[in-house]
Amino acid sequence: MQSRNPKKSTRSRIIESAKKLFAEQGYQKTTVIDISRQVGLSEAALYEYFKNKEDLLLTIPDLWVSDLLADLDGQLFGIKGTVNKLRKFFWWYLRQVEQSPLDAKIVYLILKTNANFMTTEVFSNVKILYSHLLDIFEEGRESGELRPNLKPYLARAIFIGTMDHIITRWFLKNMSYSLFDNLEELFNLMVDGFRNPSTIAANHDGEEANGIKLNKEC
Amino acid sequence: MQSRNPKKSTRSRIIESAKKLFAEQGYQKTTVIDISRQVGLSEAALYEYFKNKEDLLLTIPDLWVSDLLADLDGQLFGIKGTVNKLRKFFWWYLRQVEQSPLDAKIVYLILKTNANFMTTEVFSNVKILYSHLLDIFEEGRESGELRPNLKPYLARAIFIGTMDHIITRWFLKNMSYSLFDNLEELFNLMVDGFRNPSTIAANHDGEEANGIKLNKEC
DNA sequence: ATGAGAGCTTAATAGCATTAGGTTTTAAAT
DNA sequence: ATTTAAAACCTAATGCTATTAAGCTCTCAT
Repeated sequence: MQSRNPKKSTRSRIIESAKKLFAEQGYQKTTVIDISRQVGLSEAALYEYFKNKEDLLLTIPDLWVSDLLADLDGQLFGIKGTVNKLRKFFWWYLRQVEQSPLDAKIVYLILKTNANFMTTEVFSNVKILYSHLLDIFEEGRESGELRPNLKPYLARAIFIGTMDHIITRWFLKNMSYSLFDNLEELFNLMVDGFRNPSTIAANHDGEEANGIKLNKEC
Repeated sequence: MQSRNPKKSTRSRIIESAKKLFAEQGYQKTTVIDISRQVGLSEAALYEYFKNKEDLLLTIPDLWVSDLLADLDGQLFGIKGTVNKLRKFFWWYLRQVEQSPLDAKIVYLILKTNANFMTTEVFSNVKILYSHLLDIFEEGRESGELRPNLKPYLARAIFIGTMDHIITRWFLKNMSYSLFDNLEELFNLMVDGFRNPSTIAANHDGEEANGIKLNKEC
């Protein structure tokens, strides 16, 4: 879309510069002078747009997580089957991380350790994001696709824990590989434990499992 | 000045005070003056014992993780069966976290996201800790207790991810419940996906296995 | 033209980590 | 007991950083 202003607003430019610097150097090591110089302003000017440095930090991933949330419903729409929904969620989320690595890095490596994180808008949006998973797990239990005794919040702990772990690891290894390497195998290994043993076929190539199929891998 | 406890070294007292303050208030919000006042020293005195504030921070969990490492071998000694070893690891580690919450909190909420974390002694010890899991998974694959196509590092990602997640969550909820609540169920849900389908009976703590029995042998 | 507000600026202020340079305490050697 | 040197500690800088004060300079609706 074409904006009336050929130039981006000052506020946007501050956010973009801060995002890069925070993601590259970390929050503490990035100074307000660093940011203002990169934007081409005096330090004091930043305080016209943000209450303080932390306010600037928190503003950055706020929009990102809001966008995620807005996108999620549409992504899951029309997908049938709990495992298929879980797969979609997994791939979709990792794709978002790979496409917005700066935002994601700030969320994963800076925000989560911030004492005020739990009082932010970001946090409550993340909670909503995660609550979708609870619904999916519950639905799968009721439909019989997942184990009848599966507790949704336990399955969610495994699901999110695994996702967070591979994302954090990816950042700590400087994003030197693709998040999608071996993802299919990882997903199946994780989700197979959730499946209803009455209907499961130990199926690791992504095909839909219909009926009972005993699989010997010898 | 006042007579101090001659038994504890000044260095130890600095570490103890800093540990409490860092865990309570976070790293950034704890000042060197805070620490030195709590110990009963001037700020400058701290620099006789530590290179700088970050050095002090990194020193704190170093001993803890070293102790963990020293304890682990003995804990796993004599345990037969891969799942039993995994269970022991799980319970042992969470117990250590519950018993040393200050150290663990510093590792989980401050250190792991620190840019320098990967260059620390703590990090290399954590890596050794995690490498034990790789061995356990590999052994389980070879013995046939786990799936023959299980990739140890994928199973480890799920295992550690899940552990880290419930620990982090516990800290963010101010340790207001026991880490061991529902732990048995969580463990089984996670590990069942790793088991070899040829030998598994979906058996959850006393629950009857479901109707379908998978194959015995090839 | 005017005056009010948006968008900046320079220059102060206060807090912090860290260091310089010195004094006191300790303990061993004389 | 005195000397001596290192260890342990102190007060007082230093320099960096976030934040604020106070004011300048355009723009533009009236």
